[in-house]
Amino acid sequence: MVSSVWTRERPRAGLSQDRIVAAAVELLDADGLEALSMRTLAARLDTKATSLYRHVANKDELIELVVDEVYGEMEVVASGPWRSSVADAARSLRAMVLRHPWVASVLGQVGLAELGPNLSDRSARLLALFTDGGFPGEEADLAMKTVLGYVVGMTVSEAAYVQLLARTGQDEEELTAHGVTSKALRDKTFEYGLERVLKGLGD
Amino acid sequence: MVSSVWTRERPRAGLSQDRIVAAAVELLDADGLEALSMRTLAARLDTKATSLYRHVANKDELIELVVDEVYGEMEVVASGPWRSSVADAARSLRAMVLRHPWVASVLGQVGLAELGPNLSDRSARLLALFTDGGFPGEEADLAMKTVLGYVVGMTVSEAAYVQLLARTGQDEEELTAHGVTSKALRDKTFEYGLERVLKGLGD
DNA sequence: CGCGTCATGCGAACACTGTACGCAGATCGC
DNA sequence: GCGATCTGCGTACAGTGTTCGCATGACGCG
Repeated sequence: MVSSVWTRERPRAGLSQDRIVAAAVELLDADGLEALSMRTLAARLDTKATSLYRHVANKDELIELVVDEVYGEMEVVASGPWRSSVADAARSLRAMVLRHPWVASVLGQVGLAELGPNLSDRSARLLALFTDGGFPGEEADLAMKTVLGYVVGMTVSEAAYVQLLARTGQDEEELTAHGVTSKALRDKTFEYGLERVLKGLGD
Repeated sequence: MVSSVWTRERPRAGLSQDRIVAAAVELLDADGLEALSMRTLAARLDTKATSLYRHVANKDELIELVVDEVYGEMEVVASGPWRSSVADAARSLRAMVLRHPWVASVLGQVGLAELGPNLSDRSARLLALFTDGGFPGEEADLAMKTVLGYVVGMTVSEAAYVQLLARTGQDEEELTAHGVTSKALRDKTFEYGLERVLKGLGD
């Protein structure tokens, strides 16, 4: 059969790891972690589940890829004094997790243990912020881990809460009225802690 | 049939939520999160899976119960200045998570959102440490969340790493030789960050 | 003591999961 | 043009959480 532009219809164009990972992120953002099955993911790419295994070893590897993919959204740039650069990076990481709350659910499983290219790149750049800021060799690493720890911990709790919102279908206003933390308060809480942590790291 | 001590054999003695939760913790500690299925858990209690549903609504509810159960191992006591009491509580929380690394895998799902009795008790006591330490009303809450955030984040990463160790079957020495962090270094890292965070919270 | 009510255990079944295997067809290098 | 390699997929299997209905035992009350 002649392979015209029309026979190879639009959204197929051949499976690839990139396309699979991108579709997985979409699905996770839309429906959460438990909605991600190899079959539903395949359907979205209109294929069958077993085809995915040509490009991805198994579901666990897929999840690692997906996590590293969203780590790519974390921005860490040197601009001005180390404190403000680090604070911006911290805010960017938090924003990423809140955009993709399912990340919180898998962080404990993948953790920062196996590092994909995006994560290791961001770690290196963050580390550089500290060394450039005057932290002596080994201490830069400790300082970096301290703020990463703070941001991850704080944000995991937030994301779990956001997912709870989504699951129960309530919107935030409603729960806020019942005394649960609001977005504005969570922002303030995060900023408070961040400021203190950074202050503690300064000599 | 006469119900002698021998006919109702030892480890049965009737199912109960407590017994189920205790067995689940054992199983999780021994074989990790993915080894926990309703059927394997039932087998350990020698029963069948469906019997568990008389005492537990869901697997999800079971997990909430199990998480709150281990939160009970966290010790928070007031002794001396707030800094050292808070530091001890932080160390206790970390030790608990490292004893039960699977907690890290589910923290993102349950989070600190739905709080069981143990968790809410520990939170209250921790908060009291700050208010007694002189933190004005609202700030005590912010400070508490800051150190909780730090401990959770740092520890989740550690636990993920510990689970990686267990999964790959390697012992720590071997990996350490390849440049991965050792237990001693992780202890030091945690203490460094904890100290800085507490310092940042002091005025 | 006896009878009814209720709690508990469980067998069977359902919809769904991740994944191994082997076959077909397309694609690409020579 | 031909052979090898790559890609998609149908089928199948073991395992999952959970529901439903039945049976059997314990317990309260007359």
